[in-house]
Amino acid sequence: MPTRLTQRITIKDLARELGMSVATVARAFHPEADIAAGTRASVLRLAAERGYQPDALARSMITGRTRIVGVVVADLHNPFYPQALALLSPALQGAGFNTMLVVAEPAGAVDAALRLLLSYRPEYAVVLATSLTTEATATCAAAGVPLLFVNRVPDAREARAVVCDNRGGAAAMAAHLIAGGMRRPGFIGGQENTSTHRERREGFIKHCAETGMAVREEPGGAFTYDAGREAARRLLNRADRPDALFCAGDILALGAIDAARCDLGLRVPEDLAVAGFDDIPMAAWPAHDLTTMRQPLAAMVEKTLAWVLNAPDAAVDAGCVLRLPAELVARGTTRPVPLSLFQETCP
Amino acid sequence: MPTRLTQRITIKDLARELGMSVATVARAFHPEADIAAGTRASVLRLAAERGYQPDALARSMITGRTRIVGVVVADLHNPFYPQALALLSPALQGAGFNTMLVVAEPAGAVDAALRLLLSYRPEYAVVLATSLTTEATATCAAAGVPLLFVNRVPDAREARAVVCDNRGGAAAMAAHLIAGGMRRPGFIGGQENTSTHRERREGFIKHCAETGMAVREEPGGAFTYDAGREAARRLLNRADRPDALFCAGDILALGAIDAARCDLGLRVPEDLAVAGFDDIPMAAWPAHDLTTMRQPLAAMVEKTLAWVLNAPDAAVDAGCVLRLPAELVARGTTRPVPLSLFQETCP
DNA sequence: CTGAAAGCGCTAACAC
DNA sequence: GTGTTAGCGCTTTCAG
Repeated sequence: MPTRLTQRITIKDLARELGMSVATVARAFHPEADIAAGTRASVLRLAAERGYQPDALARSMITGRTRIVGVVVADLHNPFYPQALALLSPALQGAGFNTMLVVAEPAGAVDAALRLLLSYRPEYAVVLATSLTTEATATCAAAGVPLLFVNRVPDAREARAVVCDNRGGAAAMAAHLIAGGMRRPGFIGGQENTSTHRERREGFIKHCAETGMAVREEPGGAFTYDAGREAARRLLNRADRPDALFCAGDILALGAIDAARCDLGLRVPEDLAVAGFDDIPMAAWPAHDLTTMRQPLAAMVEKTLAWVLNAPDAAVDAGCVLRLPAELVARGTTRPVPLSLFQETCP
Repeated sequence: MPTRLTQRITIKDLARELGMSVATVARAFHPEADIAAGTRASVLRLAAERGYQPDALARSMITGRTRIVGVVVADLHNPFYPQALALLSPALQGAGFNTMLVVAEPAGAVDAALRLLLSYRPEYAVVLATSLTTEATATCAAAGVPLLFVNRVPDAREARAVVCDNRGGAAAMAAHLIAGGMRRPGFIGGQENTSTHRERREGFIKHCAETGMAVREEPGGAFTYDAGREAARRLLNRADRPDALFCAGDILALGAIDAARCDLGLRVPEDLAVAGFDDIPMAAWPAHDLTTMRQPLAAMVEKTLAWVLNAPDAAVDAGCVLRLPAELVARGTTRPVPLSLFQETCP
């Protein structure tokens, strides 16, 4: 059995067989190169026949363009991220870029994995995650790899990000809940060192405060179903139980609903309204039918791709955070009108 | 602003600054190389200081080892796959391999994406999907890249695969449903050109037949929530409605349950028992509390990693399909005992 | 339009 | 132990 790379057919083989120079053969693979149509045709024909394809590694070494985009994703267990990846990766592929994936797990291994990734000289790095150590950010910077955060506002001033309007979205949700008769707002948080957590929390609390309502808070600590369920259990057992709950993410909200219904025997939305953020697919399933703020995922991916495609000098105008609006999706876990009217209308 | 790769610090820079040859500097990065401890130390110190890291591309060209594993995943919308990826990718990272991801979407672009991937000379390719065109398989073979299928039995004889015992699992589920009083079994299928669909279907139907029961079938056509829901709607509206339903995947089963409950007003499991396959996280949520066959995901990933780590000559003993047993997880959508007893026991 | 030559950053014999 | 010499497979001047 031959060793792996050695045995592949190379440009030299083609050149020898065709009686041409390697340079000529190489030109056949570059649409803009000066080469006779007939020459190109015969090269391509033989290449197809032999299954030859230029070696991306060798090419990258010279051109300096690897056509690799590093994608760092933190939490594939939160359905939001697979959904994002399912859009982003094909989009990159369509543009001729390969996705080199780093799953930020276990936490301690992220930096090693990132270094490994960077040794392949990705042209860009996309962090698809609510959090990432600032150390990792520095690692990319040191390697000279432009970095884009998606769904996260970085701490560092120089970084770029595509996010949705978390504060505005949370405020809109507060308004929606208030319109539905909310008197005692509750909030369940996610992982606390994340911009999504902070901004959604602030937006919600601020809007409630402006309406004269204090928010009962309960930390979830992570964006997981279990965290939401446990936090809700704690929060709903308090004496001053909220009558409406905003959760920092859908996955938390789904857990919270189940806590309310299954663990505490509450009715949703009659006894407790619940709202989330993201609009993951499960939110739309009738079992939960969760009211949520939809993240503009398609637009976010589009912007990310645009950044990759024409950002030869993105570093120049760095420090820009692009905010896209979120969209309220009112479903069955919140009351469109105050409870008194609601109970008459929807028995 | 400098162009990307050109400006990086290279081994030459270090050599010049240290007054050594490049060979010596290079040796410092190879633990097994003959080099004085002091020399190595000063090289590594300067490297750390300058942020130097050997270029993986250049290294790969010579060694023939790219340390890249190509991972092709078909359907990130089915939560089973993110779950698998969340285990596999960190495992590869831990072993010093990078994951190059191809999302098989849109279908027409898969082959181009795969070619792009192969041009980076991955040492191995893992197909994490129920289906992939045989053309893609051939493409890998032509490129001399060893291929492993996970959760799919390939058509080609030469290929290797790690799967779970779909037939046995489906049969076990049939037995479980029969023990719960099933008289009129129903089956909802997934994407039909997949081994998971075929094997689960066969295992179920065969076991039912052996007990003298014919199975009411309804094609889903895909492994999605909507497909399950729609297929269930069709199936449950038939005159001869099943009293128990086995679905080729959890994601189908969740849709089927919602069809039964929300669209047709049936009780699960009293009027209709439902079972799935995979044990995705949502299956355990109380809203559905789905009985299912758990895929041995951790073991499957472990086997995959083992294949990558010591398969220098995997091609030699190819054609091997490794089957791991699935585990029955009995939850609330099936009856542990016949309905008559069940209704007494669990009012 | 085509060929010759140089070299990307690194490793791998082989000398010393 | 360390330096020298060849390349890996390809692109890219620069001649012709």
